[in-house]
Order: sequence, then C-alpha cells, then structure tokens
Amino acid sequence: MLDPKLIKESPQIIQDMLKARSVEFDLAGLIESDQKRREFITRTDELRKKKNQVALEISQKKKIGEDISSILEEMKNTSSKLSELELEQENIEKSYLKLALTIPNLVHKSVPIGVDENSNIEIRKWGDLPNFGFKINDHIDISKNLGLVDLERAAKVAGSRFYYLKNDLVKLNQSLIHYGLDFLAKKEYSLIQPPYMINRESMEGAIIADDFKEVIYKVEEEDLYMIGTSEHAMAAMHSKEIIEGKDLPLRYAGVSPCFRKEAGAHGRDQKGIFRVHQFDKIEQFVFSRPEDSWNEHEKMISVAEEFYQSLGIPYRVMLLSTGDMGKVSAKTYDIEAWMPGQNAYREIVSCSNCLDYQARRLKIRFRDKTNEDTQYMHTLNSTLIATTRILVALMENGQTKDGHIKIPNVLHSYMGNQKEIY
RNA sequence: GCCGGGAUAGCCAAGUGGUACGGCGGCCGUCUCGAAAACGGCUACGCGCAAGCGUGCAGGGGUUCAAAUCCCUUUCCCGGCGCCA
Repeated sequence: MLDPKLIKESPQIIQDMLKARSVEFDLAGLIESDQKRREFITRTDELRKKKNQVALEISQKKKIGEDISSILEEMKNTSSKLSELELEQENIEKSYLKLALTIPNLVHKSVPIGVDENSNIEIRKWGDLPNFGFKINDHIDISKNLGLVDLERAAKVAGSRFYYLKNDLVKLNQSLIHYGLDFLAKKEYSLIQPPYMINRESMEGAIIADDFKEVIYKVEEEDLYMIGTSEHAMAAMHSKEIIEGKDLPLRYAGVSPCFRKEAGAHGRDQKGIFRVHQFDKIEQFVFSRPEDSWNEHEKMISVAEEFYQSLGIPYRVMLLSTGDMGKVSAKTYDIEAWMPGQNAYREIVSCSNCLDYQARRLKIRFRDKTNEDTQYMHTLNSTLIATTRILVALMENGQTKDGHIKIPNVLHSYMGNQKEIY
C-alpha cells in the first residue's frame, strides 16, 4: 500500500512508477474513490455528531422528567439515516481498498527499466569459475550416482517437484541450516522459527493478491495458508504494533520450510531439486527506520555475499530491472551462483527493500517520543540460504573426477569432520 | 474435545444501558545555575489549512431512541478435566 497523501498530492510520481513497471492500473479510479471516501467520512461524521448531541439531550431531559416523545422521533430518524449512510460508506471503502491494495510499490531511481530479466544489470562478480579437466555432471546425475535424491518415489507419493533427500545429503542440508544460523547469530540477528501456516489477514499484508493463486497453498476449511517463505510470517509478526524507535533496527533470521505452488513455471527447471514445491530456507528480515533502509539493504546483500564467499561458491550480484522485480519491492538485488552443470549463473538469493509498503498494509509503526506522531517503518528481506539450491551448487561445484563431492571447509565440523560425500 | 473464568489505550486497571474513572511508565513545559521534587499539558486512529468533529472497550451480528455494559456468535488467553508427539 502506498501513502494516500502521495497519491493525492503527487499523482505524477505514481504515473511514472506504473509506466516504469509497465503495469496497467486504474489510477484515475483510485484517486476518485479516495476522494469519494473522504467526502463520505465527513458526511457520516457530521451525522454522528448530531446523533451524539440528541442522545445527550434525551438523557438530560429524562433526568429531570421532561417529555421526550418528539425528540425520540428525531433520534429514530437520524439513526436510520446514519445506518444507510454507513452501509454506503462501507462499500466505498471496500472498492477503494481493492484498488489501494493492488497498486505496486514505488521504484528506486537506480533500478533499470525493462520488461524482463534481460534488462538486469550485473553489479559485481566473485570467485573463479572451476576448471574441472574432466567431463562434468549436473546435480541430477551426481545425486543419482551417489544415491542422494529419490525423485521417482517422491513423484509417486506427492507428485512432480517433490523429492526425497537421502543419506549424506540430509546431513549436508541440516549442516547448511546450522551453519547459516550460527553465521547470522554472530552478526546479532535474533533467531526466529515462525508458524508455517498463517491466516489470510497476515498473508495479505506481505504479498499482493496475484501471489495467492500463483504461489500460496491454502489449507482446506481453515483460515490458514502455508508460508511461501518465513518472510510472510515475520512481516506479520509485529502487525498492529507501535515499536519504540530506540529498538530499531530489528534484525531477524527466520528459519522455516517454504511451500510454493510454482504455478506458471511449467517446463522450467522440470528435473532435479532446483525448482521444487518445498525447501528449507533461512531468511534475513529487517525492520528499519525509513532513513536507514537503503543502508540496511546494502548491508543485507553483503552479509549474503560474505556467506557464499565462505562456502567458496562463485557468484554474481544482479540489480533487477522493473520487469523482473516483485510488485512489493522498490529495489531488488539477486545473487546468482555459478552452476557448472547448467553452465550458467542461477538465482539463489533475492534481497529487497520494500520501503513502508508492507508496513502500511500490516500497520507496523514506531515512534521515538510518546507525544510524537507514529511513523511507518521500512521492511527489508533477503534470502541467506534456500537449501535445495545451495545443495545443487555444492554438488556441481564440488564434484571430483571420481564422482565424489567435496564439502566446503566451513561445513566440516557440522558434518562430523566429514570432508567428502562418496 | 468438555467445564469454568477472562480480553478496556505502551503497561496496570475502574466502569451492569445515558459524554470511557484513575494509576504507572514516557514526552514537553513551568520552576532551577543544573537536576530532583512539585505543578500543568500531552501520550490510539480518521477527516480537516485550522478551529474542531468523529471513531475506538478482542472480531462479527442483534436488541434499543441510546450498548464497554444486555443477547447470539467467532477468535485468542488463563485454570481444571480428557486425549496426545
């Protein structure tokens, strides 16, 4: 949600944003329904004022025993008129919200304008691409040869895009999570394991309507939705709260499984465990003061980069264009890891500043002094690890001539000093 | 799952049909060389340039001229019983 004052006072800024994102949106309709909404608030407030005055009069006259029959009639009329007006106002409010909740976020001026990922800009690169000197395999063959993943049985039991992890790959998955949590704890993030299902109100605060059918699983007969990332549960964590300014920023490391429908991804990354319905993830989530959020954004991407440097995975940082970026984000960096089996860089991290967009939807505010107005804070999120994708990167980058997988040094202690999977 | 008790502002908390009592904490001011104390104001949201007005007593519905208050319902919390990884 955007600041209604901005929409009212500077519609050109909104118009420019919609153009940059190539999004069709009924801005005139939004402005009109906002104006209508304000008018109705004034009208109903006036009628309520009258009602309050008459109610007071009745109670005073009753006290001294005066006749109230005529004034009672007036009260009746006012009341019924008011409930008519209230009903109308409710409808106006609804149609306003429907538009207000679907307008995308503003775009930072550094974001390249384009329709898809071809307009993304490479910001920097790290690491040398491995030179194997033998015929390499992709993660599907590597894991099959070592008996680490069973896709066929998962398809039988759950469907496509599911998997059974097996043996040392289970250990590696757990080690990555353990190492990732230790890594963020050292940087003074608070560790959070959130609910894996949340209600509709909370989910609507974090995402935009389209995402419900594209990514989110619904639990039947319950007001519950499976989280697509712990971001959803953590954004809603402080909803309807007023935080003391001195407690900001709040830096959280959320760890949870993630569930995604992947509707509309037919045919893409069909095989293996690169794009799946379920994976484990550690997420950085930061609540920050508005003036600090761009600094926090850079900090989060560098935390993620430091993590991948420690694992020795070559990567590049991309600045997403307006066409490749989510509607909730004002600026997004992706980290793409080198995947030798695909001979390509592939997305493993997405790091976004959402400004006050989520905070407005979820009513997450702060103030420094109790007699000052509250302000909406800024929310930011970034992957640290989505484990399945890192398993792919570790298998493909760490493969040896004899078909083993080298484990990065930082993970040895988490693997009980195991240095290779064979 | 059953029975009972609850949900009022950042926290505590009074209020059984007629303008939401107070306290704590916090902020600002007066006083002071400065501070403490004392005193005064402010301390949820909306509309409005403002004066001001309205909304808000867990959510939804109902009764009534009028609901924090009465009725129905949902959610959550506490206690007891039951079941259970």
